[in-house]
Amino acid sequence: MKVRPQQLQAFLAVAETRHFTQAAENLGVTQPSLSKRIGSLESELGAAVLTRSRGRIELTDVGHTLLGHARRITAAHEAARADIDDVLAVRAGRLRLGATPSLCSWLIAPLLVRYRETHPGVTVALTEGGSVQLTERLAAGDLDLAFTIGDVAAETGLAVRPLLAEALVVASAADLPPLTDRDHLHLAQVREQPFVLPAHGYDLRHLTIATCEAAGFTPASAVDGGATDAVASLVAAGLGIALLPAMIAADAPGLRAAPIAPPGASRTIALAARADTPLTRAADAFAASLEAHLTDLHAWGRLPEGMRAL
Amino acid sequence: MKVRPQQLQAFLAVAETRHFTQAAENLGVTQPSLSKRIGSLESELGAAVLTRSRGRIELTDVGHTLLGHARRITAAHEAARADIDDVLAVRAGRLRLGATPSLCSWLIAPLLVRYRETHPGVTVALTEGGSVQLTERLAAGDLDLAFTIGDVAAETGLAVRPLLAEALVVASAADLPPLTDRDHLHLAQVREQPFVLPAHGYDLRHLTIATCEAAGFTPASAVDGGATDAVASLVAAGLGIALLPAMIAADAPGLRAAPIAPPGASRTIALAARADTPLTRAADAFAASLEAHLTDLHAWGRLPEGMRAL
DNA sequence: CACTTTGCATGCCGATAGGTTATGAAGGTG
DNA sequence: CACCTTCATAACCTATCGGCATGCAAAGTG
Repeated sequence: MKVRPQQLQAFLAVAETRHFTQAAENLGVTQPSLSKRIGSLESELGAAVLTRSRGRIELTDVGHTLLGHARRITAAHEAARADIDDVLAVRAGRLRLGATPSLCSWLIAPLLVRYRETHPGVTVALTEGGSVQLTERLAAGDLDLAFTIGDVAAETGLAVRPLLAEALVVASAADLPPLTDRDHLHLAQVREQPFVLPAHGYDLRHLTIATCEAAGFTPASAVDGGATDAVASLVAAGLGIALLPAMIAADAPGLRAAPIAPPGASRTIALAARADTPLTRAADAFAASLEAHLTDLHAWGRLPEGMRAL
Repeated sequence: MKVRPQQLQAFLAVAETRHFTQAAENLGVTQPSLSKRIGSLESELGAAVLTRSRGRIELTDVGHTLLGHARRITAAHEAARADIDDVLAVRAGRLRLGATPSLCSWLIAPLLVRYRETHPGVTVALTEGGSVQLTERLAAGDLDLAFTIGDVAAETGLAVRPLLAEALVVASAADLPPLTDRDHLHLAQVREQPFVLPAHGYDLRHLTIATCEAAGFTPASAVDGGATDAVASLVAAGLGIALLPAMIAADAPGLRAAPIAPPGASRTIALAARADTPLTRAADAFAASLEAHLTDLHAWGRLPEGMRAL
């Protein structure tokens, strides 16, 4: 385990040309240098690999044995070089991305389209889950990047970059009378209304409670539990009202959305990564692609209703 | 093409243990040395392969890409080492042997049996042919060793080692009267007899003519041409007499063999190899085995009739 | 047959890589 | 807060490598 690539390279060059001087030229070194390379190779192997009978270079038995191995080894070196260069140029690699279900459709999908155009060699694995689960998997090293909701505790060793503030609206059933006749309402106006609360573990549950408490009351739960789209369905069925992200409320059928009076309420969409580990090239390129995408959206005024860049 | 095996070794050790100090111990070097190996590897690759966030060593994307290649390369190194060691110990290898047909049975066969017992890993390729053809193939590098008949011209760059002198006898048909009633005859006694001469290209033809001329006459040919066993058949049929090696005359049916009076005549069996190229280990071991075999034959008095060690 | 040419090996020197010891910085621990 | 662990860095030494000049042996040449 001391045979250097240059020694194998020298051996292969001589084995091919059967000529020291010529092989040295091909390698761009002087002939004595190449002689020494071969010499050191042979002393390390403990046997001659070439016969230098004047004017006739031949491989010894050991040389023949070495030849195939030397070819394989140098080929493996070159393959390694090529693969690494691909990774460095983000022509290859792996991106393990996490996102909450509510972000996958409108934000993630176009982002991935854009990303794959510029980096087609990267294989992308997308994991959906709640913010807590995502940050755990991030910290465990199962993910490279994750889109999270809310201000993730930075103490877990994560670097969190806020991206967007998405307005929360008060959702109610479309076939019931509006909660207000104004174009927005104060939360205090709905303090007596029964709420449909998302299940434990959903970011939106904590956000709803925290927002209401900031407005001076604790929301009464008509129904407690359910995923985000279940909450939307229950509200549409008239079982209660709920605070929902503007994008979700706009998409769900049978809902009426009432903006909250200034300063309003919002949830924060952020990009998280491990703080102690540098990003992979693929992840770094994705983050760059994301920045560019958001900048484009902002510049062209294409940010969805209720969305604000940070 | 500058990545040294030691660097890959260091990388693999750290990748396995996730621990510099421990990996350094496993490799039997100090920790700073291993750090420098990794450092130089990374600077040559142009990218980090490990993340050293205090107390947590991880592979980077480049590191993951390198890992498989590094394993393959080091495995290839070890395989090369093992193969070469096999060749050096003559546990593996190739032996390309040439011999004249007349030698294959009684000399070559037991030799190969003995050789394969001690060196079962060596693959032996046996080529039969005339001395001229064998020496040509030897000089061309198609053979490692060849058993030849007669004094092969040493000018062709061959090293020839005489092994045995095989007596020539005068062969005649068994159903004809003996050429002499003595237990041996002088060649001059058969100067008027018609000879069966082997074809051009056979060593025996030149040997016959030279031997007769040394006795003062040129043999008259009754039949001119044919392989050695054809000559034996023709002589047995009574078409003429011939000079034949003692071993062949003894084996062929229907022949009467008359020894030649002292100093007699003989052909030389020799072992030839290229002079400018060292023997392969397999060939060297075969030559040693041959010497031992001949020594044994001589010591035990088992040399065939008419055979004399040189 | 002397002379030149060819082709690889060798000796010497400067640069560099690799090793060891000692030391420093950073994070965890009693 | 002193101390330990762990990796990086510095200083130093040696081995090695590459280049230049040269040597030596064999083959070609006049």
